[in-house]
Amino acid sequence: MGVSKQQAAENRRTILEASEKLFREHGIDGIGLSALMKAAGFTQGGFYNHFASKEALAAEVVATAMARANADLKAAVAAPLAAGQTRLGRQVDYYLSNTHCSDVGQGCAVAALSAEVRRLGGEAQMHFAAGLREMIGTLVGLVAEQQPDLGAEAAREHAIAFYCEMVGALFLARAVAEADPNLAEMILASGRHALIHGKKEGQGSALDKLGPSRDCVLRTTAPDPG
Amino acid sequence: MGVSKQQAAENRRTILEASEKLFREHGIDGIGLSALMKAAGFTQGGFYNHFASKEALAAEVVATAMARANADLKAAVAAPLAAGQTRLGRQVDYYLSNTHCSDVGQGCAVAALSAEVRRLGGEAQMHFAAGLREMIGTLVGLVAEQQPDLGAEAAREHAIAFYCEMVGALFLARAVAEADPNLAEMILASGRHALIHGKKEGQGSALDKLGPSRDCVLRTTAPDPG
DNA sequence: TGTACATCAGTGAACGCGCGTTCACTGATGTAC
DNA sequence: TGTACATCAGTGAACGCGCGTTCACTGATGTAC
Repeated sequence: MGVSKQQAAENRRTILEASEKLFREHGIDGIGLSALMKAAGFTQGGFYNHFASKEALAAEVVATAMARANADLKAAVAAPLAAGQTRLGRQVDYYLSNTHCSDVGQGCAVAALSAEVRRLGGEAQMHFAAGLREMIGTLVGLVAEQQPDLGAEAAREHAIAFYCEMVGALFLARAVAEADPNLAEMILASGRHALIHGKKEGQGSALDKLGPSRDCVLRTTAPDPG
Repeated sequence: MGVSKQQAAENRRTILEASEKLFREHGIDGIGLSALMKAAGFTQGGFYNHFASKEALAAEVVATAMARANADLKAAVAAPLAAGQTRLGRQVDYYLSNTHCSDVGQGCAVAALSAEVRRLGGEAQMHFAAGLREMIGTLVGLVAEQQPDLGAEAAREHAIAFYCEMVGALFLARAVAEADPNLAEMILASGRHALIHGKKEGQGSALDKLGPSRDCVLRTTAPDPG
């Protein structure tokens, strides 16, 4: 229809954003190009003016999602702390919140895309791995800041374990959120409790002021199907 | 072709097993019924003699996979301990091993299927949630056995956090295993170290005898694409 | 126990459908003169 | 600055293909008598 270069670039960005959201929600195999283009406000045929293939789109989605995730994390880390907060504690509180759990379309790119990445091409996998390294690097900085007595290697291990715990809890909570919301909530609460109050004793009492995790009883049977 | 009832039941089991493996590897959307039946040694048309739909198959795959995972876990837990082992420590060692990391087709059903489950129907989701509850229950028992001073609620939280850490580490390691094996190895090692040597100080020194995690240096850039 | 027949797990072709991709075409943008 | 033309992001129909599912058919199994 005749469109300026600036408009075309903007449209491209629109397609990327719509694709990221739908890839997160439905999986990459779970959504078609026609639906992606429609969600972005275009017709199917125009796709190949912007991307060489669906796989190329997926790779670029992974790259931009990881880049933004890293930028967001750095911005969040830089924000001023409220009284009694630590940077890691605040991060846990956000990451293992119900809000974050129920919004796969936005939120952590690692949790949303790590399942997809394994089946994508090398380019996507490398963008993902590089993004994850960067994210871990930022967390290492936080751990080192909070526990200055730790050696570099120990800080790295702490940061990675910390992140795995968050991702794992979010992932499992999301997997059962629909069928068993009580279990989901219990997983989130256990993660918050373990990461904030728990294991890293050296972190001190400041984190304790974030409040106890909610009381959750482990039911031994699943809720009624109905 | 005329087949005994016993043979038919066996064939059904074969289809289930082949489907589980291929669902784990390619995702449920990533593999077609034709390929599933072929892998099981049959032609496409016979599928509907055994299952009402692909979704019904998926639900049954989730149910049987979780059931077996729980049976396997209980069997592993019951096995006699070698000198210096703890039950939880042995479990970590297996779970965060390179062997387990590189074999998505077998191994932990939770790590392999949790990403799929969110997009499946309610039946599959409930089987998954119930299976996960059972698994957590077993782990609560191990935690309580190892740290008898812990209250019931604290044991539950420890067990859940413990499991999330294992799943998260396995998941992320698998996501980067191909593009960045060093990072994958580092994630596994950090998980092993954190879960065995780390946070739960009360566990004592027996676990320390499982050996140090491998030395891994966090590279700040991704390896060369070539 | 033998015979006649119903059952039903298997085959393989076919169904409609949506997929990823290609294509001819449109017309405003952007450029050359 | 004005005119002529190339560019290229957009449209929408079409391509072949594999998907999930259906179907008519086969023939050994299992049952009724």
